[in-house]
Amino acid sequence: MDLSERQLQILQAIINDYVENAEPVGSRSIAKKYDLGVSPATIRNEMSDLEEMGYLTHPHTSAGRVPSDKAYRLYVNNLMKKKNLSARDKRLINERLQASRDEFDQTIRHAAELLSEITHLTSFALTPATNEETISFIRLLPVDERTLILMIVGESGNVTNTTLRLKVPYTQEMLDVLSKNMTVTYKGRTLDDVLRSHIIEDVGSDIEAMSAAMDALRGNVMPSFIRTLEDMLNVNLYMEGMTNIFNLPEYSSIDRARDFMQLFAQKDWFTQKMLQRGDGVVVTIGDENAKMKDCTLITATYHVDGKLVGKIGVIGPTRMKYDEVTAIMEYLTNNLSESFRLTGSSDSEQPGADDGSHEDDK
Amino acid sequence: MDLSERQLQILQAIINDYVENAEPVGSRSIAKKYDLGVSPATIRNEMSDLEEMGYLTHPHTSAGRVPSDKAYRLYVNNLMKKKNLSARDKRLINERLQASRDEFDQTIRHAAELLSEITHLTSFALTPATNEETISFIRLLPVDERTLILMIVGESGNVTNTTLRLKVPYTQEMLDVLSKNMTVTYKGRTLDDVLRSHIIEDVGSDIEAMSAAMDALRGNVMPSFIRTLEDMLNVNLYMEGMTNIFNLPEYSSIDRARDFMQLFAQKDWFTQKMLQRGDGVVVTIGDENAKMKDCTLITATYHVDGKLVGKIGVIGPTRMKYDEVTAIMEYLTNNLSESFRLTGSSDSEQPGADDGSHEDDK
DNA sequence: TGTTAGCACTCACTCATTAAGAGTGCTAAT
DNA sequence: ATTAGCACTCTTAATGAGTGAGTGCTAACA
Repeated sequence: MDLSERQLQILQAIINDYVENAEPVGSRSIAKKYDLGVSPATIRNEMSDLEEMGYLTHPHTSAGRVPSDKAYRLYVNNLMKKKNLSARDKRLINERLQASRDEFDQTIRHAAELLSEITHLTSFALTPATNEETISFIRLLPVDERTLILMIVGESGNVTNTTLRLKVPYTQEMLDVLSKNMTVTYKGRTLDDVLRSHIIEDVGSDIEAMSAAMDALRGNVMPSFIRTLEDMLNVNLYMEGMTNIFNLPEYSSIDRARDFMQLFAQKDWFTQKMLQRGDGVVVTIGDENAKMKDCTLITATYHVDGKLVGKIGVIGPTRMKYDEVTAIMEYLTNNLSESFRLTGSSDSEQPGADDGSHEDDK
Repeated sequence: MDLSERQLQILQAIINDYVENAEPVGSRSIAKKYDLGVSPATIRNEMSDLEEMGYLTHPHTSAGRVPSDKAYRLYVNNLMKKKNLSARDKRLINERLQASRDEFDQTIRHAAELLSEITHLTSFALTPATNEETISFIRLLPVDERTLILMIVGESGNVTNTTLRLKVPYTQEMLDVLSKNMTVTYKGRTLDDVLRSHIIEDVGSDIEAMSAAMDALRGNVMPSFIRTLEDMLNVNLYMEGMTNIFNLPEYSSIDRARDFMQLFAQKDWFTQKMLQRGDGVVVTIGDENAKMKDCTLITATYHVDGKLVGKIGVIGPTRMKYDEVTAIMEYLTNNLSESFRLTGSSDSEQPGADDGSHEDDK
């Protein structure tokens, strides 16, 4: 049961209006603002049909219509036109993202900040999942007689370290041997793989001719090694612009605001949810989000070295400017991926720097 | 103009009652609940005097009295009795804090989490300020032909690193020389000191006989070195239990809640404010906090290796259980400091493990 | 002189009533 | 098929009475 051209126009108009004003929209105001060449009465009839089909709802009998999740879904899939970023937003992204390109977590956090600033919504960013990261080398560095630093370096420049205090003394030579030994054993394997295999069999026992002292050192180091690997797998979540939602009428009731805020108190749960989402720009609307029933979630992925994948996203009410937000996120993630192509390089060309070609500043 | 014994009793009673119920307290209910041996009329007279002296306020003529900031101040300074932690809270702290003692930031964050859980308020924790941290050694590690890792290690086991990509190739030997050279130059100096001196004079130019290649390498590394030092100085702020305030009647209006939340959106500002506060348990009430006029802020300090100083704190309405919260924070920070005496050791005795001696579980 | 009982008065809060306004849904005319 | 007209519904804001908690004052009391 397809929608007629006119019905689509009306639906589009209602969505536009509602996204703008956050108030149920009536037939008369549609007729006035959008020049559809029909009277309010006709529009009323169409609206009634649209409601029957589930695209609109009625807060109460004598109120205007409000788009349903289904309507937004239709809009996003079929009606929405690709929007060009305003020159201002492009400039903002280009400038602000460039500034902090060498510190990884910093950059991600900045990106989230920027995103919430531009969209006026709550945003978040996840550092890349490193399951697939492979180990490059392992190093043990002396600090004092009993303290040393364990350092694990991944192929993509990821570095994690722990300071550990031993119960047994060690020599520089012992550290060198163990470092080399561990590097030989684990080099080229993914973190996931190493962790899994370590649980099953006590890897590394293939090393022959180990002195008692070395054995003791090894016994001291291995638990830390495992813990550090686990630490390396951890993904960081940054949230920005939470208070933005206080400006939106849908969160003017304290209960709604509380519910919203509490979603993010469970950072771990939220992180898991986000990691499960698909690649590219993904939009889930209202009911499509198990919890968060009256939110829309838009996520997008960025790449590091074309391999590791991180996520960035915004959360807001289902009433949002889908065209703008998706456009921003696409641009932003492209930009991020480009920045992370060569970690730490600082003189590559800025991607998508086609400023001034199209312009539609608000 | 001192307060009479009876006035103090009445003030104390009003504070107790108000802290409990968050509602203006009237003369009659005081007379009934607290056995002061005087009639409501007498209490009314005293209350009137207390109001004149600025210890109480009137929301409106026909309402009960509410303690003023001045009253809370008096209470904290003179009236409040040291409270013993409930056995339950002690156990909670001992157990939960022990679990994650080797990862620094983790532990701090856990402590904040715990604090907000026990107090039902919003809490935060700052990692230690490292201005006074001294450099132990600097290491440069090769990753591939053009990529290397710069690692700075502080005396207290603090480690920070960056991955940097060079424009010039290098050899292992060059790295060794430069590492050693930098270590010799900076070892034993504080981060602050190094950063300051580096701005004034280009340190390290005293090194003679440097080849052109070494010079280039050095030129590539130094900016990262400075940036990494700055990074090392950065203090991390963790906030927990923000949504707890939604359960408090003082934040039942959306505006109050918004204002509260927005305080923490400016993380940098907040961090600065907190760093400026004194050592030990510090309580600032209402107006004493420039912004945050109707909050009370309680902070306490913990130590790392008896030297570096970090902060932990709670924020809530001026109406709070000062005795309990300060007791908890004292216990918690002692515990933390003890945990951090030997970073990374995992078999020291648990401090303050005198469970069961006093008990007043709620 | 300090304490207390009594009482008038104030003010917030609740609840019901009313009126206004926006918008629908139906019907009949075009 | 479209539209004008109109009754009907429901929300929202404003008004006002009634209620109750609590004060402040005064006069009596020990």
